Amino acid sequence: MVIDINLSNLLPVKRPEAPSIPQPSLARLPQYHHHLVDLEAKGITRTSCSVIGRDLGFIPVQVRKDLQYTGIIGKPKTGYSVPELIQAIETFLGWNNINEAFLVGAGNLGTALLGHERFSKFGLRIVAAFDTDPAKIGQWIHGKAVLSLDQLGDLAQRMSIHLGIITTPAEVAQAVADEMVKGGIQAIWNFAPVKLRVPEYIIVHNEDLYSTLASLSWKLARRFHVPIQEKEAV
Amino acid sequence: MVIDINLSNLLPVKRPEAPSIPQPSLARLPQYHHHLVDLEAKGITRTSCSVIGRDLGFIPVQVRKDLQYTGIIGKPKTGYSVPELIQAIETFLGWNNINEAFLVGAGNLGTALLGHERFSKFGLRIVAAFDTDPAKIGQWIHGKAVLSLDQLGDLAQRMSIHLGIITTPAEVAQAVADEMVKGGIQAIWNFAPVKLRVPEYIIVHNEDLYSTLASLSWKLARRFHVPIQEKEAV
DNA sequence: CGAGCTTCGTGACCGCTGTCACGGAATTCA
DNA sequence: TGAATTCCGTGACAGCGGTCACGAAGCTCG
Repeated sequence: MVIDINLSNLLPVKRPEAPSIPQPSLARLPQYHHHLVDLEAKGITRTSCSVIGRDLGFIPVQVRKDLQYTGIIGKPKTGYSVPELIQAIETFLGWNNINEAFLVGAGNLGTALLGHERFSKFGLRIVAAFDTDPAKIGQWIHGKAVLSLDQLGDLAQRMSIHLGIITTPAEVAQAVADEMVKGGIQAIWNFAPVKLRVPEYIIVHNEDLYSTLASLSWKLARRFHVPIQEKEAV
Repeated sequence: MVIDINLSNLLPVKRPEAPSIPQPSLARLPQYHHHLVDLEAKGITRTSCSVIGRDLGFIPVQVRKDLQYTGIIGKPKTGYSVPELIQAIETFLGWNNINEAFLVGAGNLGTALLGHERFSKFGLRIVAAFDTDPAKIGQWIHGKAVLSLDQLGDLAQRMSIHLGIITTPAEVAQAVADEMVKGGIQAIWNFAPVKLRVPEYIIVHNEDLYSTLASLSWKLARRFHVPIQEKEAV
């Protein structure tokens, strides 16, 4: 997965909310969370950074530093309380407050996301889908109505929706983003392979499958087709 | 249970194939590619790093350094030839060689990926899907047969499939990965939110939606709910 | 034909993230 | 009760990717 480019690097100005946690740490927290939930389901009530690290493939110090951002404090020798840790991560990530979202682009990927019940555990509820295809408008997908894109701005305002998910083809993604901004949406989860131009205050995260694919195919090509000189020069 | 930590992170030893290109650069190449294809469709034959950077939100030097990894050389003042650049990126990423892949987990996400025709432009062809659900086995999804998971190892070997895609629930992802390794698959594109334990020579890329989601919800929470004490040690 | 501007190419710095190393606290066991 | 062990917490270092700055090359226009 690829997180989008953080514009804060380009702008020397400090933003109102300086990210007080490194992006990579933020990305690891859900992994810890998932693992901890598994542990809790097994009846384990305490764990330590060493154990977590061993199970997930990190070194203990890294786990410890990541967890410290959530504000939890562990006890030496015994480690952390699993339920408290889960709670701390959820609170820290804002998973206790439900974020309601609109999804635009009821294609294959959009349908998949609409049907992903697990999102509800992570504070995300997709309340409606939008599309421009008349054949899709009016349908119900996984219990969510597909509405006309025209209605997005108005509905977003009236329902105070703050999160928008874009699963459209690249060509229309920018137009959809503009519409979302007009509707007062604050954050955009973008699955289209384009760089969106939005006002600076809008939070944008790109989920670019092609980036990962590029990485994979590059490595596979190197492995099978051309070993390349790369003699490793020991 | 015997745990076998992935030592590659812990050991400073260089791995057999040292990535000669930074991961972030690799992730940006598809973006350039996509943009360049758009340009070509418009009949534009030459472009420069400055223009690309302006359109995609990067600074020119970064674009230049990224493109240099593909081996292309530009001409001062005129920039690069668009078709040559496209070709260079495709060759570099191995998109000219088709990678055939097996997909396991014919759920919502798996179905979405099976129906994503655009992958073929990036050298990826999903040739079959696998599942354990008897109701799904034997079906056809977007023109691809859904087979029983039991057949995966054997078929992968006989068809020389090198790439596996995991879109199963987290609980079974590890078992699927084991099966893939047994079948001789070399690279795994993992959409399940777990850390897979595989032999060191296997290439694994995780597409963790929850990481992105965590980032988003954290930022939204900071924006709307609690500015947080943050006073902390002032 | 030459001056100026644009763009490529590259070496050097800088900030950030991951790792190492050391100190302190709590539990256990003799 | 005290010593040993294990784990948390934190300051310091290092490697890497991103940015800056400078030099070279080629087009354009007077």
